[in-house]
Amino acid sequence: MTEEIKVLIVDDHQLIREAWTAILQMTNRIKVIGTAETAEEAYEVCSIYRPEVVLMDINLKNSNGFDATEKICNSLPKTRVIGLSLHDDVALVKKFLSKGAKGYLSKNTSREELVAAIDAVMNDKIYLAADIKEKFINQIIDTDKPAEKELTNKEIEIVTLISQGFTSKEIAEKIFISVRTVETHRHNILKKLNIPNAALLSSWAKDKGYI
Amino acid sequence: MTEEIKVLIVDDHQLIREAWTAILQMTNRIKVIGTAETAEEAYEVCSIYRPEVVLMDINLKNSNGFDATEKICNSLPKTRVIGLSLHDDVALVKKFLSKGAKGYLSKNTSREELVAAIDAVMNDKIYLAADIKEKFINQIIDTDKPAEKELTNKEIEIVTLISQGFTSKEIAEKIFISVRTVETHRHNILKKLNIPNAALLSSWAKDKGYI
DNA sequence: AATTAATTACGTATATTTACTTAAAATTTA
DNA sequence: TAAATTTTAAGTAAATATACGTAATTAATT
Repeated sequence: MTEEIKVLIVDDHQLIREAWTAILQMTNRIKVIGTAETAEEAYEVCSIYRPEVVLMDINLKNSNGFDATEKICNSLPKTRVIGLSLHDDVALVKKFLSKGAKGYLSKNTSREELVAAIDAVMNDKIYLAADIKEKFINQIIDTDKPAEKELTNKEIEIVTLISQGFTSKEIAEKIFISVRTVETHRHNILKKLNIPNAALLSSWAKDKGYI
Repeated sequence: MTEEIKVLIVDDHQLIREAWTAILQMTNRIKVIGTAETAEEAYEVCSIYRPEVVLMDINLKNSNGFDATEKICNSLPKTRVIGLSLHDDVALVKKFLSKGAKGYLSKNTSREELVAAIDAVMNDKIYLAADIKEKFINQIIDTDKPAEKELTNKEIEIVTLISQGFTSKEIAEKIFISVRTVETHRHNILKKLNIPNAALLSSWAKDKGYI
């Protein structure tokens, strides 16, 4: 009989935290040692209780799962973080993995798959949900469509402000740069993502968890 | 000892369905008789198994929780539907209740509150989550700010298309009305909601579950 | 039958966004 | 240090969105 696997659950919704705890506790080998709702809290709990696996949602209060993942993986490399989100998007997954995550699950996965993912990362394997894997492969096959380009930090900052309804002029005043610069960023962002206008950009940013 | 309360869970994410089932099964008085992921499936299960309580998420595949709630409440008035969503927004709650729902919970509620809500609606009471109740009261007190106006069906249709990145011209062609009419709707929508532009409108629509 | 609300549409004017190019300064990476 | 990337900014044009006012037609409600 092996030791229990210590798991930390990070999500900003109480009901979700309780629910995931409940389904993980159904497996005896797994012990949920705690939950966290912010990035800071997640890091603190990790440094004290050293969970072996962290289930990390993308949307956190005042923060996001990427930054939390990065900090935990850098400081505590033994910790395996599994990203979890409603959005089964290839770019999101890549970002999670680039921050040091060892797995990714969409909320379309089953309890069995959740447990399988935890077992896999415990054996130092990378685990991706079946539907995500398929999307990855499709993107590789689709050589016509180039891989989605990453936005720079400034671009993300501007996307966030656009989605909040600020005009280019307002953004310029807000972050102390020229309106022309904001316009340039706007244009580059739309071109990079192949998105026609700010309205769709806004939806896109919501999906990606940028805001 | 009373009968078990029969509950149906409606959500489009498998992990969420399993998780909620798990936390409800912890209470012996409650029996999860099934789950559904679409509006049609929810209605079918209701008409066959007649659950006493339905937990209904707002976002469903190809549909939404409002329409599902309306259909169930109209056809099977004994069924108590409890709305559940990530967005703790007063307008959303009102819409759910107007469709016949008997309760509303945000995902910030605890397991205890979930059970309390089920017990309440079983006693023919309306149950609103504590944080929602507070928002309701605040809105009543805030007589300065007029209550948020409801959008008409056409307006909602157009908001959805705007959020999908279509221009007024494209929308006009798509739904066979004049560009000027689309522009009028656009203007009325922004005025009604006191929103400055399409980018923020798009974020707003996402939050409200219109898309 | 009468009233109200929703949908349709145009006029006129201004503001903002989008498209595309060029390019210097600052920063990061190799 | 050199090379590449990011951030900064401007020019010029065309397309789209926003602000208001007005108003006829249709649908829903009393």
